[in-house]
Amino acid sequence: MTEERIKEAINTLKESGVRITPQRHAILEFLIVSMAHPTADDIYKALEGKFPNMSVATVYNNLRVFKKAGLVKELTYGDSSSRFDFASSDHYHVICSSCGKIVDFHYPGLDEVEALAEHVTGFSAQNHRMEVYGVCPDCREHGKILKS
Amino acid sequence: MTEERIKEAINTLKESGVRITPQRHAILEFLIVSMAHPTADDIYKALEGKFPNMSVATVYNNLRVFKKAGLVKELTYGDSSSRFDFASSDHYHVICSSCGKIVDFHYPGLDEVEALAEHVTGFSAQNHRMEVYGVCPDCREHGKILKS
DNA sequence: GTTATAAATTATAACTATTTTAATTTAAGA
DNA sequence: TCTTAAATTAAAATAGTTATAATTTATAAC
Repeated sequence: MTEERIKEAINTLKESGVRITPQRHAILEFLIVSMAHPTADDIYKALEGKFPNMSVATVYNNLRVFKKAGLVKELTYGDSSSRFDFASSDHYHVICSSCGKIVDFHYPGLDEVEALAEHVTGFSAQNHRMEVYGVCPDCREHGKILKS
Repeated sequence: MTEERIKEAINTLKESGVRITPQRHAILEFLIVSMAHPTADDIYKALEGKFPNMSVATVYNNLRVFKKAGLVKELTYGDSSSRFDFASSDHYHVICSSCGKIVDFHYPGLDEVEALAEHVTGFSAQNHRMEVYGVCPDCREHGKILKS
């Protein structure tokens, strides 16, 4: 399954004239298998073993290329760093306000919100984002103090 | 109406032991009357006339104080700068992906999303955010090229 | 009105995340 | 194998935000 996703993603890149370098392949694979929505620095550090000379600029450059190709979504949730998510399917996120963990959350699309937004504001709606904040079971269990 | 809001906000601040300086008052007033969801730099520049010696650090410090007091919400939408919104009532935002304009959008709360998120993920939901992206009437009219 | 004092402001240095740059390497087409 | 434009690399630069030390000031107390 992972292999198929990588192949599809690589085809998408090739079709838009992007070369497939080992670094590019490794970053993409990391994002596909990752459930943790990593930051650029997470990715950079995770690949240090396999690519000791990889530059953090390479990571950022590739994330921008993947984002532009529609393969990856950048999550900007007020953390100090952006996080990145392989765009496998439409879903939302649930974020723990204590430990920061992010989990995927499939919910029937809120398309009617876009429709009403168009009606009320005169905008042509294209897409929306939504995320739920709360406390994960682990943090609740360990009685961790909320950030806020 | 604006005067009342300022008074209420100032009372909130006084109750939490925060002093009311002219700078603090001016930043608060700017946010209450602003419909534009300004950045810290927008605020800093807008008040340059009245407060030529105001420091950008003062703006940031005060925004943090207002945020902590619950008077202001920080909008982190992937722009390179945070934007700030006086938290007058619960609402969502519609953002133009061409020119960046943000408008308020009142929609019945999506509380059932939080309920389902709790059910599906085991989190204790606290709150959520949602924003709709699209093209504003002005940009549609002038045929502006989309950012993406 | 004066005094005391801790909060706030100020100017600027520092920090962090991300982007840019110039030199070098390399993917992939011919 | 050769060519060349894309990509990587290392490090500088940028922009947004925070921290710092010196100074100012809001406000409580008198």
